[in-house]
Amino acid sequence: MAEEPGDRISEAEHAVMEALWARHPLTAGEVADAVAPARGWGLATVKTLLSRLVAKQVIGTQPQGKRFLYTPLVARQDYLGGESRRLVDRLFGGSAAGLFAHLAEAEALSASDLDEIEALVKQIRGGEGQ
Amino acid sequence: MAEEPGDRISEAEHAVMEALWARHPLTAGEVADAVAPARGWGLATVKTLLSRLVAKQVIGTQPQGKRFLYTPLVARQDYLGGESRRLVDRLFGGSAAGLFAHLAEAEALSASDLDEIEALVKQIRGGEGQ
DNA sequence: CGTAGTCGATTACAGACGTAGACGATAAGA
DNA sequence: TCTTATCGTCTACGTCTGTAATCGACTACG
Repeated sequence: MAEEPGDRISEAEHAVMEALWARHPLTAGEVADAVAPARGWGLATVKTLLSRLVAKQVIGTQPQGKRFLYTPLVARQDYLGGESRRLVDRLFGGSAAGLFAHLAEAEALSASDLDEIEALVKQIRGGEGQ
Repeated sequence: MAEEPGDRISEAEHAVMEALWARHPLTAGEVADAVAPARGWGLATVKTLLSRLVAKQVIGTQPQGKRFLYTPLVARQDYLGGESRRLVDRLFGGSAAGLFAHLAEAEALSASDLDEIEALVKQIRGGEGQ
């Protein structure tokens, strides 16, 4: 029961979502062309994943003749937000700064990352009102 | 290639790891006391999770009389690093700044987060020397 | 020395996931 | 109209995960 879009998107499903976020609506065949080669999947696999995503209500279908056109129902931003938050909550007690500090310590931040981040901080600080 | 701890740690298993990272070595009973109540688990569940973690070689055991003392074999820092990197790679094409930008846009950053982050950036930039 | 409690190991089982084949319906081309 | 290339759906199956019961071994109490 509970037909809400509460289900999580799995790793493999996520690859399909990326294709649809990049371009949509797409037919199953088009999605397959976009993602199957890179992952070494067969068409059947892609079709299964699309079905599951439809069941999870994260993508929608509109009939076009005998086939369907698939379109994302959740915005990529929302998905990224959910996943990021989940990680931050789970591993860093909800503190984004905690995650950041970790990335910093792990030397996972390049000089350009630092530049971008610093610029972003300033931007957020300044142009707050809105 | 040796038998590295290549297996992923699942959500439930992670809860057990947190208990061991917080304090170790611990017996199964002690781990259960630490995590079972909060998650509504029975002792049996905790014992299963410990077994799986041992199989995955992320925790080790040392016999103490008839029972075992469990100790983490992977550092929490390493785990956090791996998971963070995985997320950044998967969702933000490997760009930590991308993740940061997202958190920023999603207003998921508090003022204190910003303070901490800015301070960190400066620290990394300037006082790098060790 | 016997009995009860405890421990790790083994087994269980449903649901999610990765991966895919088979099948019936059908649109489009010959 | 007949055929064929597709489509979406259904079914399948091994693995992983969450959650746990059971069982044989052993410890400690009486």
